[in-house]
Amino acid sequence: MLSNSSKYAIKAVLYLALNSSEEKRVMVKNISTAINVPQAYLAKLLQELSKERIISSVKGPKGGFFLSSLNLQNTLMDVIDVIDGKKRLNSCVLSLEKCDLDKPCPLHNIISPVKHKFIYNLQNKTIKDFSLEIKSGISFLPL
Amino acid sequence: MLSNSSKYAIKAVLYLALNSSEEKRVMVKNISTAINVPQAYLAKLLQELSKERIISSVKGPKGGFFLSSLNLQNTLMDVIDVIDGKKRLNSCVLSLEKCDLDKPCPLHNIISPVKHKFIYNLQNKTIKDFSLEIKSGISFLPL
DNA sequence: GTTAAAACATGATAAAAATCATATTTAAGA
DNA sequence: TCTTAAATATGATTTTTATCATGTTTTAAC
Ligand code: FES
Ligand code: FES
Repeated sequence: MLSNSSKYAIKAVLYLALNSSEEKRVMVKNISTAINVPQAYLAKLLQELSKERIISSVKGPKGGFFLSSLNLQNTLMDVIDVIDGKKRLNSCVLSLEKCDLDKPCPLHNIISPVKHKFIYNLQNKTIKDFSLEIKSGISFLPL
Repeated sequence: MLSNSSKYAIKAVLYLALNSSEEKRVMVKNISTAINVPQAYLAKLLQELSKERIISSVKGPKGGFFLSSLNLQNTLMDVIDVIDGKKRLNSCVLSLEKCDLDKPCPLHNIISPVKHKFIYNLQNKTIKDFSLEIKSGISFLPL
């Protein structure tokens, strides 16, 4: 469903949503210990996200990563798209060429409606939305 | 979500549900070309399923694999359990230790209800049920 | 300007998953 | 009984994914 990389990226982005701002940048080292993922690996992921403008960064001393208010309007699907590409989440559970209503695979009917709901939320809830849920205690950012 | 191996196994089992019987055994070679998966790889998977009595087999000439009427009462979850183990499908989308209602990860609320419905069907619809759907044209066995 | 702290870029290694290969056992049929 | 066709068992190889390592660039502070 989601690659390990995407999971890491999502955790990191949500961590930034809660703990960073234009003025308060946070560096990989701190993110990686906070969300418990290998630093060098995470660095690579964050760089990809930064290049695609999903997150923001500044180099040098006092530098680090952060989410601009614009970044907060992105969705987790944007994150996933950058890390995993578009096809992974949209492909058929049985890896058919195309998940197609005209010729659904045997599992299509029990997964498709359900999966669309998931995808819908991923591309309609903003990162800000998720961070608000965490702040209000509806969900929790994993250690 | 599902490993490649599970996908292959599911396709093979459903193929057997439609095309085999106690008297009409079918050999890996034929299954593998029909569902388009590497023969040697599939052989290994079928042997695991056979050992766990999810499918039936007889050795030697005129031998092959088939589904007994008892086998038809199994569910696809039984297949998945053998190939992927129990934990894979039940684990948290963000790979938390435990997918836990008390401390749900940020994605829990958008994936959990959805996933449970999927799992429910996997463990309550029999292989026979799926084969009937395919026979009646509701779904299609992938090439 | 020099230094140092950070991201950035690139490539090497390790681990896991998928795939392939080959020898052994079983049973049908001549 | 002998041959042959099938599953079974086991291990090797390849590919993908995850992880680690190291050098380069940018920028703040002195
Ligand atoms: S065709 Fe397989 S999930 Fe839609
Ligand atoms: S806690 Fe992550 S999916 Fe339930």
